[in-house]
Amino acid sequence: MWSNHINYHGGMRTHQLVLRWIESQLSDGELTVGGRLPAERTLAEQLGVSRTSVREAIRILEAMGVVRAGVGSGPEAGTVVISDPTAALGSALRLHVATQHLPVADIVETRVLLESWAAARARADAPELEEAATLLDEMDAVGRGSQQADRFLALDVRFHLALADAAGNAVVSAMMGSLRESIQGYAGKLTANLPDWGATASRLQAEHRDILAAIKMDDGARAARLVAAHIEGYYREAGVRHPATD
Amino acid sequence: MWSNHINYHGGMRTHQLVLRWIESQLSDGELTVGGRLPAERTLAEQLGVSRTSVREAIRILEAMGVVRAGVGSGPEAGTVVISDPTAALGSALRLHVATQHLPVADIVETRVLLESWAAARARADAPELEEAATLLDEMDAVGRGSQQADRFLALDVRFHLALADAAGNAVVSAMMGSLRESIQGYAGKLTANLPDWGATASRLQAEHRDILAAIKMDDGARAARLVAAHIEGYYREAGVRHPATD
DNA sequence: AGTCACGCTGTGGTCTAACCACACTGTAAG
DNA sequence: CTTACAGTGTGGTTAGACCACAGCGTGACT
Repeated sequence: MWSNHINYHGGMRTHQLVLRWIESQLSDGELTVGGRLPAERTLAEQLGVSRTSVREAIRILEAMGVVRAGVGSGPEAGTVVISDPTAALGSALRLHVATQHLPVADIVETRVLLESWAAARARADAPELEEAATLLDEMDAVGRGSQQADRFLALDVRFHLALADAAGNAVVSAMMGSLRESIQGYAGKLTANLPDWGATASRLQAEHRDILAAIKMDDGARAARLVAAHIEGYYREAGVRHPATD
Repeated sequence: MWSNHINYHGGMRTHQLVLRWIESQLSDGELTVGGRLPAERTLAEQLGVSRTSVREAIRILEAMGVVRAGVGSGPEAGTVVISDPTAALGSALRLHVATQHLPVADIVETRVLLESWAAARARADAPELEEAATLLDEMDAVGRGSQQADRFLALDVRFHLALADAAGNAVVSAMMGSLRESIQGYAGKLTANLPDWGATASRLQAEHRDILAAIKMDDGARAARLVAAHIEGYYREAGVRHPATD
């Protein structure tokens, strides 16, 4: 006797069937960024599965940064295809850091690796560098009190991401962003270890300007060196602990 | 009047509440790799949410490579905590490649970057190098017919992963694996473009041995150069399109 | 006493049907 | 012409039911 269910997916779970269908629609270009998935109830009927299974698939895609679900009606509503690889990689890394199977030190090391490469690779005339310069000015405008550290760090993230974008590799940019996101809470807490946040912030700013200048002068090797020293210096000063010592 | 629901999550969707709870359990060490989550029904009751919401959260964690769900009873059953960052990053990258917002050329470039670094960083006495050597012997044993290309490539993946592991950075290893996984189907199809698979395979093997020898002689710089040439050479021969030409 | 069969139990997997909040849309009242 | 409001379609959530699966215990039979 076969399965008493009408639908048999060959051992594949139902939501995976939905996932595969959506992924094929993406590959075939039937679904593109900005496009909208059929409504959950419609899709369920089309594929002959329950709405529950459709929803599980959509949840996964949402976690992967591939779709965004919005209630109501209008342009913001429905399940629309986006492309936010950073979100996906970021939460994945964060979760695995939580399981303590991805040491923070390894993340920092990888960040240095990717970011040095990006600095060396960035084109001197990349438009992202203008944005980076603007961000530096904004960071100067932020107060130097430890209360403003979070605000400074938020701008700092955007500055470093702008540099990564200037290298023109979407994968490296996404990975950079995700690394940064995965240890964001960690980095925030580190400021408490600093003896004088104001002094550190000023030093970081000076280094930022050196890095930007090196890139604009097309001295990629120097930019890479400076970036590596910049990142490693910060974590050393703030005292990264290896998780094994907890 | 507030919400007529008893439970109010502050705008947070219910499954995110569950996710946050599980993540905090992981961070606090209450849940560790190998441990098991409470049964779905139990967890639902404990957190005061429906089983559906619990399941949506678990689906996400499963997609992230943080848990594995198994039916039945016994040691293989239940939802157990694992740690497979590669799976998460891999499917995320694959999906975004499907949306055509992550050019394959960028993935290859990133792979070269990470893999050169790993080759330069690998310790000459790393135990993973022994496994790598064994894999090379197995690859020699594989026939050179184009039918065996998939088998050869499967071993090739493991060889490159072994090299990455020898560098001792879990994040880089995971990213490497995920990059390779995300374009696995792509790489397989590329073999059809090659004029003579047997000749290419033999050349790849020669390069593999050169790389391994360089690492064992602690000549990291040379190993990095060889790895970069090895990867770029293969994709050039098989004909990857540069994204800028699209 | 030993062995085998079978039902019990607890697990995740799936489905149905209902209700909610939300945001736009059209229409009717002013 | 403007405004108020019911209608409609979206995702969000829940309760309850049933399924297949795998191990475990108990009973019957040898």
